Amino acid sequence: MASIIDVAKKAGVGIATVSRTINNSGYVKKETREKIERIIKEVGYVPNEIARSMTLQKNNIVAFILPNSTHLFFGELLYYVEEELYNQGFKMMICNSSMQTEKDLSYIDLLKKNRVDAIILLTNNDVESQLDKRLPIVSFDRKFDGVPFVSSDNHAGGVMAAKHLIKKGCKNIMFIGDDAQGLHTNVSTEVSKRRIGFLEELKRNGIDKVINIEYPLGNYIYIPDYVHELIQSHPEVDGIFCISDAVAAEVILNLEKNGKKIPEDVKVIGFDGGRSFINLGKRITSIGQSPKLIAEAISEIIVKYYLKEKVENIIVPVYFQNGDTA
Amino acid sequence: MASIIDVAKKAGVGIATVSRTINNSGYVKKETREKIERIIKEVGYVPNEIARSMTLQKNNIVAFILPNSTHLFFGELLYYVEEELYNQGFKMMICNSSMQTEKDLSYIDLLKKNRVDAIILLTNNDVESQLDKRLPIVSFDRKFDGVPFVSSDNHAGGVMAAKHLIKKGCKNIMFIGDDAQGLHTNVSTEVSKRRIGFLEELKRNGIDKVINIEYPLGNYIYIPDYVHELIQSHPEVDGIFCISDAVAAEVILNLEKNGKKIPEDVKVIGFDGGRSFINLGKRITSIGQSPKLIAEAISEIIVKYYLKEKVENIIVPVYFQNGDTA
DNA sequence: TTGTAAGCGTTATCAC
DNA sequence: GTGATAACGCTTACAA
Repeated sequence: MASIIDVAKKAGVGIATVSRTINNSGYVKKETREKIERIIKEVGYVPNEIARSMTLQKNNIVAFILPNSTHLFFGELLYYVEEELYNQGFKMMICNSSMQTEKDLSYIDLLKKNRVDAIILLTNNDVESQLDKRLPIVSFDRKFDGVPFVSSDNHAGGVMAAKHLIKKGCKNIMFIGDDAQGLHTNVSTEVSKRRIGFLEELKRNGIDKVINIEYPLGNYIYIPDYVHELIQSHPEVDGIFCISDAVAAEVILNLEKNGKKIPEDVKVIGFDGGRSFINLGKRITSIGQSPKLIAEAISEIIVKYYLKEKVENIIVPVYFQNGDTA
Repeated sequence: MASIIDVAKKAGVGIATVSRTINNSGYVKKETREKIERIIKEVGYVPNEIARSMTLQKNNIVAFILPNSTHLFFGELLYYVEEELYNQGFKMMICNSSMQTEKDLSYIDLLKKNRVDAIILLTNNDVESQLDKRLPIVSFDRKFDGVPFVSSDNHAGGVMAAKHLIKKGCKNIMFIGDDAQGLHTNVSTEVSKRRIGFLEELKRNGIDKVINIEYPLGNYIYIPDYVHELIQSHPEVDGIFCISDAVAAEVILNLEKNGKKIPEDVKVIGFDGGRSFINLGKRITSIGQSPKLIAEAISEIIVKYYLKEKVENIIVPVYFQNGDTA
């Protein structure tokens, strides 16, 4: 493939002049420029970005480590982040960690070798101790010491959910979440603030007794059997806040199978919102996160890293999304 | 950041020896190796992959250009392709073209500059004329002259759908697809074979008159109003094959709104299959594509490119997925 | 076994 | 305005 040297030779100029022409930097006489541009077309020259990265010591690549692009919300997030970064002149590498700690770590290692300009980290694994804090990392929904993070306003979301259930007259309330990490790690994600905000708001309204079901994060989708049994053992419950729409969907199916009418008998609120277009049934009432706003926030931090400016955490607002289940 | 030279100096050896140690190539005396490895740890040296790409003229990056990772099937495909490529030692760059021809092209251009080792192209845009056929491209669900492609066995899928509707006793059959490209381009995707296989099998069974509704590809999700009207103007229809589950979902909602019972009055089959976990209603009966098999096929072609072996098209089998709508 | 040096394709600094 | 040339960090003949 033609290089800058070939172009220079053919045009009878030095490589520096060609470089200036390509990059629109420094002075180049008009005729020289035109000649060079003609030759570039002629030989089909395409600048080598790798060589450029080499000299400039940056490659304009950002990597996104996430558990699974199959998860609908993550897929959306991925889309918006890529779009935003593209507009800022970055390319994006995607790294599916499949929720395995070793894969998280081996990716971080790989990305170090590749000298990516920034890493977006979305993980529930216990990687804190092995994280090189000098790396330009931005974390989503998770706080690491010394690493800036972006997250939705989970606390406010929990409050919203509580307010809605109270307004609807619910008396026996339950929380269900798959963010308990106690079994094999001691990480605590920002996501747990959904529960905290929820419980606080209930308490403010005199509701102290809430049935709190938490279980360890699995694949983000399916609920372990014993949790289903726990739900059934509380027929008095008339309002449930679930930590995600995926969990809410499972819970609703369980309740309906056991003869409950949703939302008449039990109101159920989820978290995530947005659309899921292959949906023939009820729309889940939910606290919505905005993947677009989140993407903008992440991108903002990355640009600041790039410009060597000071970076700060960003909390993105959530919204109440009306549906058919509460 | 420490470079190979720093390590060499500190270890009192030449850089070639360090390089040999890192890459496990050539002879290095055991003690020398051990010393070098110690120093590497000491100074926190991480090989620079960019420099390596420079020398080796390959960077082990594969790019995936696709319309939208938000689309559930694409999100799944993305996941499996990434996983497969990771196992083969490749990193993956993701490029959302948002269905814009210019973005497709500007990405291809970008990837040329970045000297990626292969490009996976998933597009419905008319880019044929501007495609550099010397590039290592593998196309999904789309035939370009001189470019190897992977696709599901769409024709067999169409046949399966026809067989099922016939078995269920349908007499007045309709096809609905959003793959008509006539309006602004003249591309024809592999996807149109779903319709062809479907119609052929019906004809073999004496069913000649099929109501064929095709409309231009939009965002893969929503159906234009006039198509909804067309559907309503055929109340005699009792069996419908839709080109995707997304389309099927819209069609089913339309029919139910107009008082039809699914599947009692009308049987509806979609295409894509797999799971969509936030689904509280009926499961769509569908012809399933296997994102995992597709990913393996794509990866197989890429590895062949890499080894400079001859590449060939690969057709992946589909399967019938029972659901509640047919 | 090991070290020297060429080469990969750029950009940027300095003379001219 | 322009052209040598050093530098970026690595791999790999080739020599020793």
